[in-house]
Amino acid sequence: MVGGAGGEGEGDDWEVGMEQTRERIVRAAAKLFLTRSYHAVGIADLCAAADVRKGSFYHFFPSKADLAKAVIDLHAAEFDKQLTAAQDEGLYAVAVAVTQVQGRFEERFGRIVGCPFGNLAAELSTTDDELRAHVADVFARWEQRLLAACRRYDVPDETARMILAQIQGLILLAKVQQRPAAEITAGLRTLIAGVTA
Amino acid sequence: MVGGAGGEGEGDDWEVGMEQTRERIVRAAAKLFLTRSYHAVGIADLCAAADVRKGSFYHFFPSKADLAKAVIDLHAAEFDKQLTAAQDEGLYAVAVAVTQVQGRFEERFGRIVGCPFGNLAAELSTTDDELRAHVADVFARWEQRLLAACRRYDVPDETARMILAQIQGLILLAKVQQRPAAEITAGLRTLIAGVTA
DNA sequence: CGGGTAGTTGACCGGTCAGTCAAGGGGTGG
DNA sequence: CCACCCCTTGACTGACCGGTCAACTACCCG
Repeated sequence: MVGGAGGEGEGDDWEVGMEQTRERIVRAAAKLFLTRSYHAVGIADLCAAADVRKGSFYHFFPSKADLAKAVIDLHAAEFDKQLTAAQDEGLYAVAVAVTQVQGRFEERFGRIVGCPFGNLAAELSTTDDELRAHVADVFARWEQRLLAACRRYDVPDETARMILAQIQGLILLAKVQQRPAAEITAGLRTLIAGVTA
Repeated sequence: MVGGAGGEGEGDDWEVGMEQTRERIVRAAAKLFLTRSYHAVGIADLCAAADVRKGSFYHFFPSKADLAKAVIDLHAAEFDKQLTAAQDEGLYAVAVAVTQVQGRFEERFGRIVGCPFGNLAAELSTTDDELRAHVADVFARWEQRLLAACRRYDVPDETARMILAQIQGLILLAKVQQRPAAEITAGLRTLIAGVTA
């Protein structure tokens, strides 16, 4: 078993520390993919940031694309946690979760760096079908949860997709136009309010 | 017929023909950036697709990034034309224009390839600030037109941004989940209908 | 103790990347 | 006729790309 069994108080700080190599790589990649982009980060950069040698990297990941999948899974797990934590906020739970995640990114990086899924989707879904499918899966599960919430609160099914699209669109606009995360929250709340009215 | 206006016989079919070299390069780039991505297309690919030698390319464009700007301008001009052509559709004009453009992409490429602006924005706005600003400008002008329409039809100002975000989000989702362009149209119309109700 | 295995290392690979350059063609104006 | 300039050409550069490999270490297990 890797890592000291039950020890390791799940590093909440999201910063590179003394964790196991594989995790250090994934976290460094998560950071670099966000602040730059998939293609703009080389394996060498990754290794330097994670303080790992190249051969070691390829011990854990058969390819750069597989690392991307691991990064997606990391973000998906984090987002899922946030969404569950905000469950009792009703339809606004998703707004709270997005605010939480994007707010933290803004704090860490000083600007909006985009949605971890949307970024990779936009850049890679035309060139790497496996990766595309992987992201599509995350979105599908996300939409499912939203759909369940819609039904619980007596809102049309199509609203789920509408909210998901709004989230992606707002984050993208905030990124390219360099707006604060608060604007994403506001815009999203406006939409949800309008739809539940 | 996309090309339309203009004195000289420009290739109406959006395919590479006998146009001037510079235009051939930009059109080839527009196509390749859409079907792959910015980083996934090399100058060599570009030149092959446009039947131009590398030295010639650098006669017209100081760098790859400058080519990207030209590509953005090409798409912006085309979209502007579509938007103007659909002016009398009221708030739905933007839905018509997006449908027109995305429908043509779907026809040409057999799938949703994303928004020309959104794609480049997502991939490059963290690494190339000039390019980021260029795309931001396109979005800003686009939002302005939407805002004017909102006021004309007595709809809250914030709706402009909401629609723009919805467009970007719907296109991104359609791309990653491989849905037909018709779904983008439908989703967009749903939002507009809800907002004008 | 001996052997297997998980992890690590740095040198190395061919290919591709964006970008450069000196040379030359071809039309136009003097 | 020549000179000028826009455009074209293809060979070239050095850096960097993702990925490979054989050798080595450290630790667990029998």
